[in-house]
Amino acid sequence: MKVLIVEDDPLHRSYLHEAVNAALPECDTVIEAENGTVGEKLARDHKSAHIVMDLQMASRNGIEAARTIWKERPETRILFWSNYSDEAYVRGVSRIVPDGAAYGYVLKSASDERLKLALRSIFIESQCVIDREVRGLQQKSLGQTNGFTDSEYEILVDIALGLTDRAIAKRRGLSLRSVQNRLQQLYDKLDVYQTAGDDHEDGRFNLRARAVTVAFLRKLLNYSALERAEAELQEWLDGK
Amino acid sequence: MKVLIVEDDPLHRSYLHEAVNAALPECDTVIEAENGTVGEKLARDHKSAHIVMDLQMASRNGIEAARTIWKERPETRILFWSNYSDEAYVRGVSRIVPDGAAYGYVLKSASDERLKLALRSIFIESQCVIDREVRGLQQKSLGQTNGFTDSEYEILVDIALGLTDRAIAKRRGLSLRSVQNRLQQLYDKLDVYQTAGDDHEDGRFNLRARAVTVAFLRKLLNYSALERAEAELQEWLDGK
DNA sequence: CAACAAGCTGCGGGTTTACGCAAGACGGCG
DNA sequence: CGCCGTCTTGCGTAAACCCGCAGCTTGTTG
Repeated sequence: MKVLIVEDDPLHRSYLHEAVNAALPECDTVIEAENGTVGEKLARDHKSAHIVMDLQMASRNGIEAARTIWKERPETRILFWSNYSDEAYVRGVSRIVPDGAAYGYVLKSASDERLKLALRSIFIESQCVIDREVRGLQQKSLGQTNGFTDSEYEILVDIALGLTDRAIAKRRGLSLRSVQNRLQQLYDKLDVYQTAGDDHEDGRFNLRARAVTVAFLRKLLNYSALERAEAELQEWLDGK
Repeated sequence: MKVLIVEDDPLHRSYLHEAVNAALPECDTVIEAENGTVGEKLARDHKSAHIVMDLQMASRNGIEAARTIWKERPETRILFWSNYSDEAYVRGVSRIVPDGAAYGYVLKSASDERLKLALRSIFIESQCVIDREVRGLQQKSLGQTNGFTDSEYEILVDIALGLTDRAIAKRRGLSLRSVQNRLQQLYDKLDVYQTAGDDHEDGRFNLRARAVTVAFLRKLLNYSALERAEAELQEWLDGK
């Protein structure tokens, strides 16, 4: 059995290496990659079926890498090991995991025990292991209660990218008015409004910009999500 | 000699601990804090004059902590040890360092040697040590060439927060038109424009939102900067 | 099948933005 | 002092945005 580790930070990498050795005596080879690009390549070359992957990496982040890896070999088992449980990451991951694939999401703050357990569960037992904290987000986001639907999230990303209503309409195949409707829903859910309640104009917000900021502060968006969205946008722009 | 380490990640923390021991034999006590809040407290209690500090921490980030520490004891020597060299961090740090204080900024990707050297230079020789990569940013940002002036940066933050032109005018004591002027400067420098060059409307951007995104992608802004700005805004709003 | 909720769309109008034009205000310099 | 560049401000306009009102198309349910 071989395990591939994809992780930026040398300290974390060697920690993972040890953890894998300790948790999986049946593992005879451990390979290391220090960023997503190398990770993809090694996964391909070695046909790795067991991967531990960091999410936040400089060169090519974990979500991107995982997507292409899963595209080529959907039965690959991947354990995401991340510092954060931003909703943006969670959403990003659950959008790319293939049906029935075994995967895991464990926070770096988890104990050694927890990590080892997750390693065994996923790689040996083919079970999904999702950190409790992450799980909470996932359900809130999928169950519509208080969560954001895909269309709401989509339009959030679009205004975050700085598109006009018209451009969004064209991109998503909607009318102008529909775009604005969705925006309204979004503002509503994010609880942004003009603060115009007072007698004279006071601390007014530009709803569009404010929505993006609030989403950021709530970790609904983060750098990595923006980066991906921007790449998709460019792709779309090129394809006219 | 005492050294205080303020760092989120247990692995990095113990690595730092060792590095300090190795680099500074004259150091007899090493104290550790796992977030900014605790860091501030320990700095106060121990009157620490030598601190190594991570920037990105969950509870209270390094910049906030450093600011209050320096406010109470400006001669404190602080070495910032960070994963990133985002312009937002660099700008944030250089805005709070007191005149003539010895401080340092070293990236986590630097070699052991470099880190040890920086520790000695700052704590023993009272010299500033700024990572070359960071240095580059700093100069570009302070020297006006291609960099952003304070007023440009300020208005960038304001629209990122989602304020309207009017609100910005009030907050900064300017006329509406002046705010819009500065916005124009900003758009210019960020190189955002309507893409209206074509015959019919195509990939139009909402300049205001686009500017924020571009700034994010260029690391001119990041989560921590937003968080701080938001806190300041709330403060201002409360003070009417 | 009728009834209903949810989403799409057009119309219309009040606000906010983006930005050209031009008239002061201020500081440095020969 | 007079010239000049930078910054501020007002006026005015076209476009974009926010959003209420109302007619339509759907999928769902009793």
